[in-house]
Amino acid sequence: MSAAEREAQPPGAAPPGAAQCEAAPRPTLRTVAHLAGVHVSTASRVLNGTSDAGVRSAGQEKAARIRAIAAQLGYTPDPHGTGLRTQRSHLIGVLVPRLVDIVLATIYEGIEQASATAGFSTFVANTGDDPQVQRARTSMMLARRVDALIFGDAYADARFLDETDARGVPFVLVSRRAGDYPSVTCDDDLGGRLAAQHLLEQGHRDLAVLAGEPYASTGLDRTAGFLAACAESGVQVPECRVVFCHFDTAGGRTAMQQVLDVGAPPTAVFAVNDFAAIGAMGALRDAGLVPGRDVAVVGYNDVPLAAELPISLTTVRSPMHQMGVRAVELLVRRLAGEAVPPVLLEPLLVPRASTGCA
Amino acid sequence: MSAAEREAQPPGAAPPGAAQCEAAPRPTLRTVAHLAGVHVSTASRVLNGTSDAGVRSAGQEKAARIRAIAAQLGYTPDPHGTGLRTQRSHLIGVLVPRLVDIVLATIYEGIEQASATAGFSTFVANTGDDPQVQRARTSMMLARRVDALIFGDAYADARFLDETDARGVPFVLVSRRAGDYPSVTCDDDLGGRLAAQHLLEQGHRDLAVLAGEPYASTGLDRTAGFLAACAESGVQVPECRVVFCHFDTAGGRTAMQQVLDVGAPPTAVFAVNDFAAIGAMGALRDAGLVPGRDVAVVGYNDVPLAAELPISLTTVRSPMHQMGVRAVELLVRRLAGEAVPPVLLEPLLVPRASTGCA
DNA sequence: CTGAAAGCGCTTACAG
DNA sequence: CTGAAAGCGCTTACAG
Repeated sequence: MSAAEREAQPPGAAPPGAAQCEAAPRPTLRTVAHLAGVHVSTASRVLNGTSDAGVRSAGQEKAARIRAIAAQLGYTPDPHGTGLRTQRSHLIGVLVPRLVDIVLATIYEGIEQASATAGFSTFVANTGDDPQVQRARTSMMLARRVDALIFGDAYADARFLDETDARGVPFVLVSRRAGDYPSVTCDDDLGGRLAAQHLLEQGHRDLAVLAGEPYASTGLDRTAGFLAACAESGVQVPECRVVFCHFDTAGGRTAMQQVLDVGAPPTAVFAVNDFAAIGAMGALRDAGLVPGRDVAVVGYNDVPLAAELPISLTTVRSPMHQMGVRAVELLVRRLAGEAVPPVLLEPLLVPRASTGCA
Repeated sequence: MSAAEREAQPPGAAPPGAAQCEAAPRPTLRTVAHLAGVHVSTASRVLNGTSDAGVRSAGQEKAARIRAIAAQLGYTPDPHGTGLRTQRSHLIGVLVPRLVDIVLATIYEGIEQASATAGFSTFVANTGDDPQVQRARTSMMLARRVDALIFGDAYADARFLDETDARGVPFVLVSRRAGDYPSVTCDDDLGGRLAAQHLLEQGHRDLAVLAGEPYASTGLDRTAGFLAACAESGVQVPECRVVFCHFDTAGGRTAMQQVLDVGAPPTAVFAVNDFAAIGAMGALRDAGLVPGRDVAVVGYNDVPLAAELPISLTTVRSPMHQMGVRAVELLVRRLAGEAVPPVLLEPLLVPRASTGCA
């Protein structure tokens, strides 16, 4: 640094990289009250009161002064203080199988957005569908004193939910349903039926299902709807052609491989998840079969890239973002003491090249 | 319900659906101390003291009794109380462009895991790379009294980071670098070079780059590395063949379309992001071009589905999960007052069918 | 080693 | 409408 440059440096400037100046301590309510010349309790009432006219919590000008000072100082109430006093955290815990699953990530975006609107912050944790981790993360959330939970990773067997309910923790389910607990899901049975109808209409009789995880209502319901629609049309799907799989590309690949291993390939496959469908396409490709020409493939969810694949994917669209939004709505009502009904959202079949509808 | 069934119902049982019994109030430190027959401060010292032998904070048996009772009651300290007293929340705020981007979701998994190990919980928020939202979410995090922040959405122009730094908020960057702030990134310049070398080795001279967002160091560095390696081999990429794009399939599709619109198609395309590469493949497909045969395509990151696409995608693998883990390590050291160096992790080229390496 | 006290920041009956 | 006080659950000097 030259002498001239040093000259230019304001005296007392911190070395580069260090915080510029000792950051001013965050203002507290006491600071605001003091500056406004009122008691801290008055400041609290003003700042918390509805700014609607209605009942005023302080004199006009006094209230205005308090609000102005708070705004100018950038005062935000310390949630530790508030939480300690009110025993509420305005925190919602969200458990999902995996956020790397774009389906859950999209649902979570809906949750995040709706929560912010409702005045809540959200905590999210991946559980990998592992019951041990589900327990551990739930305990962690509770230790953080969340006001409520949203489970995106419910097991169809609702044992853990029963326990959690018994502990008096309010929660709702999203994406998957279980027991009689409040939930927001896609009408997966219907979705499965739509997939079946589409394939049946195209003359397919030789079908396979990549059914997803045996503990997830999504996969179970989609598979059940699919098989029911087939049966109603007099088409039987052999048991060895209905195989459980993980909800990702690797899972779909393995399951498809398994189907191909047991005999002649089916003419059509329904994968209960888009990524499993993509994995299935990979397995078909490796077996020398062209998806959409040799074997029709239907996925589920209509994730954004489904339309962009080299062979675009026919799939059943589910309102992922909306599910998240509605789940928060449901939770807010439940927290208000309301009894809430399960919500079922509508699926929509989107035909594309993988079933010959280029 | 029959009379017999009603009989079977234990008296005072709650109606089904309601919480089974008034949940016992959470035990506090006072409860534990009372039950152990010690003062609350003693209980605090025992429960917080390192369980290592070293310095004992209480008599052997007394300490054991306190711990036993705490465990039996399932006592967990109320973070509001602790936070109020210690002025630390053990909370880390994480800002990402979008969690639906599997790259960021994977990085976040690393962050979540490493944070838990380090005794922190994490708060994530999507900012959509919108400066307004970045500000708002950062303020929200600070209002929640996070101890520190991790930015996964840094702008190369570090203005907002400068402001945040000036406020004395500790943070590190992940995925993208900016200014001289501590960061954990992939060596993106090198990654771009690897992509170029691969294409050049295959004899390609007619190249295009889908360069990502102009404000993200990832896209900028990958593009710079790619172009530098080309120039060193005497290959010039015309300006109209280097086009910015969003980091998703739609972005890649649009950008590819733009390249195709200006003249004869290039023989090879480097997309700085796998999803953009997939979108590019969609655009090529629609233009009657077969990726990997007519036009080589290279992506970046090696997301799991890259290998499973009907035409598997050649791509530069980046250590996404590891980036998250290392970012937390860096942050912890920074919180301990250490001066931390930027971390650069190694990329790896993975050749596949989209560049004719089936 | 242990207890008693103070206080972190906030809200909410309780008086006036 | 406003102030004074109590207390949410915790940790940490301070004595002893």
